[in-house]
Amino acid sequence: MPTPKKNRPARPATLADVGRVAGVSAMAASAVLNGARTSSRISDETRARILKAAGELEYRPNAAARALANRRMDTLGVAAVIDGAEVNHYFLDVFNGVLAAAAAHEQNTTVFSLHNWGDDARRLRTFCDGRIDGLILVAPTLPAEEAVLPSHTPFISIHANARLPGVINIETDEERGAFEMVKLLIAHGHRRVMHIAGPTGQLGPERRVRGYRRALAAAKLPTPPELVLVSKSFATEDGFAAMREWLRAHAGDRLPTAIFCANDGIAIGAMQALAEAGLRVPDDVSVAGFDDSLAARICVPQLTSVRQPLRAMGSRAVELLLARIDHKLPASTPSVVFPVEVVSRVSTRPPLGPDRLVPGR
Amino acid sequence: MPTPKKNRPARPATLADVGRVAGVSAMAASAVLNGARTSSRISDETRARILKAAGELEYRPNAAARALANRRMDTLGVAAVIDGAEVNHYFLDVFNGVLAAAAAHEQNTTVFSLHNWGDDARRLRTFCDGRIDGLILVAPTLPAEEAVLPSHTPFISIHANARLPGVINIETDEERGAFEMVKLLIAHGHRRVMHIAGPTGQLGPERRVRGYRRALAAAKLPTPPELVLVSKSFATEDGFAAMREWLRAHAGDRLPTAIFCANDGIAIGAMQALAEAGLRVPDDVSVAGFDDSLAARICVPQLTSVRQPLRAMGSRAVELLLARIDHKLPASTPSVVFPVEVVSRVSTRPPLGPDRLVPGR
DNA sequence: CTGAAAGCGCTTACAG
DNA sequence: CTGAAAGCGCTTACAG
Repeated sequence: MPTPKKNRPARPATLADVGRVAGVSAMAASAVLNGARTSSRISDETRARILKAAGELEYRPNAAARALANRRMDTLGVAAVIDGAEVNHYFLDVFNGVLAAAAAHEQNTTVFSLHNWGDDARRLRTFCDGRIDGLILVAPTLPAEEAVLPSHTPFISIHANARLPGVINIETDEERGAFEMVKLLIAHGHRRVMHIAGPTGQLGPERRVRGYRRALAAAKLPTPPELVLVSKSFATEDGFAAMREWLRAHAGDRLPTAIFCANDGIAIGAMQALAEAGLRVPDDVSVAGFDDSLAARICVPQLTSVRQPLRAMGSRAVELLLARIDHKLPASTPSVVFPVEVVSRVSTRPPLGPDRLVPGR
Repeated sequence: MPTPKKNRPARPATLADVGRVAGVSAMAASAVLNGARTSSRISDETRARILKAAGELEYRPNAAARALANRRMDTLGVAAVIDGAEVNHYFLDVFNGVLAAAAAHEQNTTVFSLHNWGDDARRLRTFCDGRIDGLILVAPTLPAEEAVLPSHTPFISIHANARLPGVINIETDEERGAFEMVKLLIAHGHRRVMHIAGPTGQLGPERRVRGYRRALAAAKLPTPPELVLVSKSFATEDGFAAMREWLRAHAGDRLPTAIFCANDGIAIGAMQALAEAGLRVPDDVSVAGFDDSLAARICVPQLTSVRQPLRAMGSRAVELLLARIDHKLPASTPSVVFPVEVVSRVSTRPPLGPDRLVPGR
């Protein structure tokens, strides 16, 4: 009796199976089905037989066996904090760039999610145990004693908050972004410009403060100390808290006419605190953010912000990491700096009339 | 001359290396270092020697070799559209749940990013080639002819937009969420409630419309056809476009007092269109969304929405997928339905005074 | 143009 | 309690 389906094995077909059905060796099947390079060695007739057999047997390469033989997982890791509210947009943009480039190079991407860099730095090491060929660190804030990373794994960082020895960092010209933003506000006619800075001790926030100060100095404007606040984190809640507290403490004082915030999250928090105090953006105060995250476009009013090419940075990280894995990169390759760009939206405008006062209670 | 560092090999240490240094077999080293189960067979003294040798040699298991021997990659795949603006928040919540559960089970998570389900369905199949043990489909909208998925890979779907044979679907009671939301608006005193529906032909949007209609019917309120709009997609732009067009077409007509939108993105778009027309939320119109995404909390005013336990759903997907991989799940396991919950914020309030009219030009 | 052999580094029975 | 052998499915020299 004919049993056409019966010879389909319970386990997935291997190259040996394909070879057997096609009447050739497993090696020939390998050349045709998996090895692009050597496949030219096989005659067209044989190749056709092999392809046919593979189709019938539903052959699929075994990724593990291939990885073992090639000493290469074809898998890149991405380590990031992705459960914090404010990192989300940032991460997704970067991640989309990583995924696109990884797919273009036929690499898998596996994600290692940290709760925070301080506590999870050690866990990170266990991730470098051979399941990935290299690792991209997204906005790492590694404690100094963990900065020396496992030498057997190639790393690339994006927006690292401290230097990591031997790791190429992909960053942006944040100081310039802040400078251009504040310069624009000044060009609009603003003279009292507040800055709500990000958490202290990190490279990014510090660069943004520097750009802010430099722009004021360039316009020969003073920087009153009471106009520089610090938010505890990049989260909306903390921006809200910083702004609200300042408004309480300065009831009756002159309001700034513009507020430049260290990121969009803080800016949105500040807008919420201003709304609570009965102040309107941009009529009473202009507000600007940084990152041009999705949040900047969905908040009402839409937020003027500083765009960073996050997606392109994610893709570049993949390119550099692959080059490093293949030892095509000199050990001392310098950092890569991407440009930034001010994006104007409705949350900023030239000041209206005379300076306003902070509403009292 | 003493050369303590010299015997460190260029290639990573293997179990055989560890065994050699410790004076035992590779198998004993395997039992101690990798196999939790069988490790009890080794004496404490030997175990200590092996551990010491592994430390000195910086032994790390080779993931590929282990996967090959175990016939198991210990890797789960996640397939989703993640470059569309509006899926981002939704995806990240689900993904965080997936990552947490995967980490708890010591599984890696690799992401397969689709541009859209229609075009990439075939590419999806190549992803099921042995590099993953199973795949989670996030909000799939597979064309009917692709609904039959490769039989060698176990699947779980979340919020599937059409039935997939043999795939357990994790979903929420969307109809009830819509019903409860509209019921709440009615309880606030709203009588003219608009609905901006999501894209047609998908399960989710249809369920939300049904809940809306059922709530109106339950309150014996009519559903004027002109109060049900359809947004082309879940994106903010399309919500904006739908609302704006309606406002233009209905200048001078009575405004609804509340608008229930099929998701937060559409709701935010609607709020932007209302703002453009000089209408204020919630004083002139209440607006409610669905999903309770991060966007709902960062938009101004913060959005009343329907929360779905996305994170928990992501975790559950991992649990079910692992059970299916281990053949611990009967083939005909039914869908899993999670509850939803209305979250009230400032974008909704009881109507103020008499009905307003749509501003003319 | 094609094949037989060895090896990637691990684990799982099977012996002792 | 411990070890020698075989095998997971692929690829890479090396022969013919």
